[in-house]
Amino acid sequence: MAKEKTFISEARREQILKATIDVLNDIGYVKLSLAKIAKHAKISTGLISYHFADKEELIQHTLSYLIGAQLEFIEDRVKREADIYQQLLAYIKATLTYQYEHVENNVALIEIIFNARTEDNIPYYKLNEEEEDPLYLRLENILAEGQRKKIFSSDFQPKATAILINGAASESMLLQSESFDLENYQQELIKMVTKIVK
Amino acid sequence: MAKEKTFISEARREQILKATIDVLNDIGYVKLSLAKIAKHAKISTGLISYHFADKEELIQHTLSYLIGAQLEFIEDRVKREADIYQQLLAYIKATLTYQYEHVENNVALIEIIFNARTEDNIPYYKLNEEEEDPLYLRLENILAEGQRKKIFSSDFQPKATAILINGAASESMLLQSESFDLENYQQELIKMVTKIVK
DNA sequence: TTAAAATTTGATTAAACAATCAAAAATTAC
DNA sequence: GTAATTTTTGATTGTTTAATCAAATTTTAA
Repeated sequence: MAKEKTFISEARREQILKATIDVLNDIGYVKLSLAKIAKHAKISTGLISYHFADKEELIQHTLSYLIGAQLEFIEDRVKREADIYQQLLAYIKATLTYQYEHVENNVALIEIIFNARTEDNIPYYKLNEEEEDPLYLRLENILAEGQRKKIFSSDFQPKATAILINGAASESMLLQSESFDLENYQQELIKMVTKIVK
Repeated sequence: MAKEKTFISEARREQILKATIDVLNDIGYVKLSLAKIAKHAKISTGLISYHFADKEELIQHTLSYLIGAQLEFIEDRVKREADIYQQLLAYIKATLTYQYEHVENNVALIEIIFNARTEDNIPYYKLNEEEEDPLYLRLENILAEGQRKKIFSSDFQPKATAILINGAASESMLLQSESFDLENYQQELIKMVTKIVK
């Protein structure tokens, strides 16, 4: 059923998608409208409707793009490491670094996750993805493998620790200000996680 | 400048506020409207405008109420404990328990924090309250006092640890499903935090 | 009991919205 | 070069929105 898309169509779709991310950063999901996106992209409103079935589909594609970009960034850095403990550190560092280096992507991601809803009217933040979320699974696997190889202590549950690490990372993204020292927090977080897993 | 409010006025305002929380749970902030709140409360739309200057003020009051209720719940349970380590455990347990026992309040809180914006168009989730947020301060003080009294190790930063604990607690609230075992997570979280602070 | 004040209604207003569509413009294919 | 196809515009449609307001109702006070 996958429609063939022309080169122009793909380029336009990406342009609209990027404009959506920008507008989400500027005014947030609540005030987001096709008219505002069109104005930002300097195109007509009808053109968005031509390339995306509806607003829902546009948001859906933007969400997929944002999740994919974050996953790729983190996965790239984790797989460079052979040692399992280094993989854990790479995961933590990459998560924090991505949030810091791609603030616009992160803000857009938050705006969509906490606002957009599925067809059944369930908000994405309530959607219990923990079982499927590739990022969660990746972290859980690192922790479990570390235990299997006796590199990590057996005195923690990979799932609970994965929740803690991801929570501690997400929380810090909400605290970005001048007074917040990311470098220091990263060191401290690694110290704390090491106490848990070693 | 504090206007005297009559008994009727106070009761009506509370009714509207509670209806707002219900409607936020049902349809979320994005689709929230005065008409929907009025319908849910079985009153006319004009009555909401009579008791609240505008939608902004209604949301603002609902937010204050929700923050206050959570703070009171947690503070009540923490201050029952004399021992500082028990206070830390009480803080963690109370945070998780509140999220579980008052799901509607929590959902409404999330909906507002991640959607409503200040007059300067800054979303509340970006508002760096960490320095003022009474809950953050309470936790930080428990951790710092434990260090001062040599009950806790001196090998952690109260601020970083407070972020981790609050993050780990918030994250779990997003994962409430049948498969999520709150009791088990609470035990594990306490075990992990104990490794960090002891 | 009655008049003033407070409360409530529901219709109305003007603005913003997503989506549609006919017509124009640009691109592609032959 | 021209016809068919794809892309783009901008006006239009029918909703929904927050807020206002005159009129009706209820409560308060004396």
